[in-house]
Amino acid sequence: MTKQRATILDIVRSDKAHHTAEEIYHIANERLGGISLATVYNNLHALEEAGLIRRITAEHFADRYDSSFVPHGHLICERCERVTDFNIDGFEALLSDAIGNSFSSYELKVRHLCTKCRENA
Amino acid sequence: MTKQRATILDIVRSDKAHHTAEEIYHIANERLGGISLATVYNNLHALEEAGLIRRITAEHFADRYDSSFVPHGHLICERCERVTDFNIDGFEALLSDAIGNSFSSYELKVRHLCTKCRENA
DNA sequence: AAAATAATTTAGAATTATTCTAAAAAAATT
DNA sequence: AATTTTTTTAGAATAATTCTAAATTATTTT
Repeated sequence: MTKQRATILDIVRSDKAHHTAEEIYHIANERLGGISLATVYNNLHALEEAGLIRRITAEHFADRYDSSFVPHGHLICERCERVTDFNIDGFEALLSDAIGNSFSSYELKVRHLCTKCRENA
Repeated sequence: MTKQRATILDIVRSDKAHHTAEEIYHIANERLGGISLATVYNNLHALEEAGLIRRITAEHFADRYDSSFVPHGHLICERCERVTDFNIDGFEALLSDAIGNSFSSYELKVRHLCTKCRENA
């Protein structure tokens, strides 16, 4: 675990904003006083492979990263693209009813207008 | 509505397999005896904008297209990447309970092993 | 702790998927 | 049928990501 890798993991862990690779690069670059973009990608992959972070992918939306493995959904603001986590009790039971127990994981994204954007609308 | 556009729409509509842009290009190319890849992208966008098709995006997965606007989830096979539709009764009610009624759309993808891949496992 | 081995980082080139450009062709309108 | 608008096309351009191979850093062995 190099300082680059530790920094990247920390950035993903410490921020609920779910950054893009590019944003993580900028933050890491500042914190470390220099890092290669390739290193950021390397480590995002390494950390993903190691099961320490997860990727968030959605339609027309740059991939972001999340460090929580507690099952949850993502709310995506249609205006500012801010991502927030949400809990959906009973979802897995519902899913089992629909397709049985043979699934291994799920991705759930919901589009909305976040509070900030609703106020400024 | 040109024959290129009609062909692309037909490919997306007539096939449950949810093709990628590249696959659609190959199929359209055969059917029409020549088409430009740029035209395929142009039309996938135009059709998406027009609300005639939807895009399916997931982690580590090339975008695919779907012509159904009946709300439903997508099952993605972890081995062969085959995509199948599924219904999940009561999901929207559950979602409303969790986050209220302010959402506009959702994407739901579930990873599993499809029947074929389970047999060949 | 020094030497040897393995893993990581880096800059920049390469790749992939997609978008842009500007001219040609086709379709729609007058 | 002529004019205007839209679409198609090939190829160039772009953006995001991955690859490469040398340099650096970390880890293991001695």
